[in-house]
Amino acid sequence: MAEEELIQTPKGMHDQMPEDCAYFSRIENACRRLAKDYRFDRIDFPILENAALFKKGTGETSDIVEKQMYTLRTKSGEILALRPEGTPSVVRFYLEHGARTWPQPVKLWYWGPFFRYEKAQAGRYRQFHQFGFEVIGGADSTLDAQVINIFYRLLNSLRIKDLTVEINSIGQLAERENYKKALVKQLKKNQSDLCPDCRRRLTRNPLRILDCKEATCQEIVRQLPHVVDYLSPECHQHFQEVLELLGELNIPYRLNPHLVRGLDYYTRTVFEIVQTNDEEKKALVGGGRYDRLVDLLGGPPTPAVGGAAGIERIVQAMKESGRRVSYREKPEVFIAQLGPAAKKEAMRLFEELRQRGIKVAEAFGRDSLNAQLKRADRLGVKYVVIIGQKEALEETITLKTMSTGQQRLVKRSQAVSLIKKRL
RNA sequence: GUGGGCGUGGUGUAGCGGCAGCACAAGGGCUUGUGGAGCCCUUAGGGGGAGUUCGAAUCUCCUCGUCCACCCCA
Repeated sequence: MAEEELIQTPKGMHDQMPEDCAYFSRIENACRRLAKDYRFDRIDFPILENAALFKKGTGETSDIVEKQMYTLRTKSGEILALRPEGTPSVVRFYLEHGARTWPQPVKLWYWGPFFRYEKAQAGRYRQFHQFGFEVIGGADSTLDAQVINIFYRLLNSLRIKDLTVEINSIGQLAERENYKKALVKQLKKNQSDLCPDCRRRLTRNPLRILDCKEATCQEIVRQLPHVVDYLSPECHQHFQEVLELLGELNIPYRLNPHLVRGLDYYTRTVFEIVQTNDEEKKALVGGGRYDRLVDLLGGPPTPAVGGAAGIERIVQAMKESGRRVSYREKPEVFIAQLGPAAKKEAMRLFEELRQRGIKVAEAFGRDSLNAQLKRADRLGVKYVVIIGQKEALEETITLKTMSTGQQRLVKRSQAVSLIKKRL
C-alpha cells in the first residue's frame, strides 16, 4: 500500500457505482416521459443559493434549516447554503424570471443533488438526490390530484410494489393554529402520561406528537380531534374534491389524520407516498400544497402545489421489488485481432459495424488470441470476427460462430453485410 | 444531537492471543492463431493511532468510517 493515506468520500457522501447510475437513468427517463405527458418543463437551479432563501422559505425553525443546512461564507461575505430542498428555489425561479406573466399555472420539474447535514443511516444521506414536480399559480383541486397522480404513476411504472398514498389536509394557517391550540389544551390534561419527548413537543411542536411511536402516546393521540374537523368550509370542500379526484384516477389512498409534515409552508393538502412491507413504512415521496410560500418569498399571493421524491429511496425500493436494471448492453459480435496490421483492420471493422448499429466488443489492448476469445466467451457474443496477419493480407476475415465453434473465411468486403444478415 | 452493532485482498467471508485461510472476481499460463471444463501461477488484505503482552486481526482505550434505532425526513 502507498505511504499516503487514501482520501475517501466525506461522511454521508457516496460514489455512485455503474449499477446505481443505471437505476438513476431509468428513473430519470420515467420522469421525462411523465413530464412530457403532463406538460411539465424541466428547470435546473443552482446548488448554492442564498441561505436566506431557505430561512424564509423552508422556515427558520424547521429542523432542515436549524440543524441540517450546510452554510458557507464566500470571500465577499455572502452567506450561501447548499440547497437542502428544491421547492423554495422553484418559487424563487418563478419570481425572478417573471413566470407570473406566463400562462398559469406554471408547471416545472427538477432533478438533482441536495444536501442535509444529518447523521447518515438507511435511506438517508448527506448528499442525496431528489426530483420534484411543482405547479405554481393554481389553486384548483385537480392540480393537487394531478401532482399526486404523476408521482404515483411514476412509481408504478417502475414496478414498485405495496404503494399507498397517505393524505391529509391541514388547512390554512389560522385553522392550523386553532387546531394546535385545541390539541395543546387536550394534551395538557394527560401531560403526565406522555413520553418525555412528547412533553417537550407540547411546547415546541405539538403537531409532532401525532406521530409519536410510543404506545401510551398513541393511546392518547387516538382520543384527540382531527385537524380536518378544524378546516374552514372552503378547505374542507377543496380536500373533498382532491379525494374524489384520486378515486376517479383509481389511486388507492389512505386518509392519515396524523400526517402533518415538517415544513412550515404547507397549507391544505399534504401527502406522502409510502411503501409498506411487513412492519416497515418508508416514505418515497412527500409533498403538498403551499399557498403561502410565494408571498412569503416576496411575491404576490399565489397558490401552488408540488412534491418531491427521494431517488436513492426509489432505487432501494426497486431493488427490493426484485427489479434489476442492467447497466451494460450485451454485445453481439466480438472482434479479435493478431498482429499490428490486423489490429488496424480490426479497428476499421469495429467502426463499420458500430455505425451499422451492431453491438460490438473488442479487447484490442490484448494480444493473445486465447485471452481475446476467453473474453468473448464471457461476454456471451454470438460471433467472433478473427483478423490475423493472414486475413489482413488476403483481405478476408474469419467468422466464428461461438455456439458451434464453426468458422468460415469471408471476404472483407462482404463481412459487414453478412454479419448484419446473420444477427 | 443521543444510544447500540460492525470494520480482514476488488467483492463475500473464516480464524477470536501463536505461520492470515477460503470462495468469487482480475491478470497470466498449460494452448507462441482459437473460447467454454479442468489444472497451475500471479496480483491483492485486519480503517488509523496508542496501550497490554515474549507475541495482537484477536484484549483495552482513542479516533475515523459504516450500519441500525431514536430524532427528523426524501
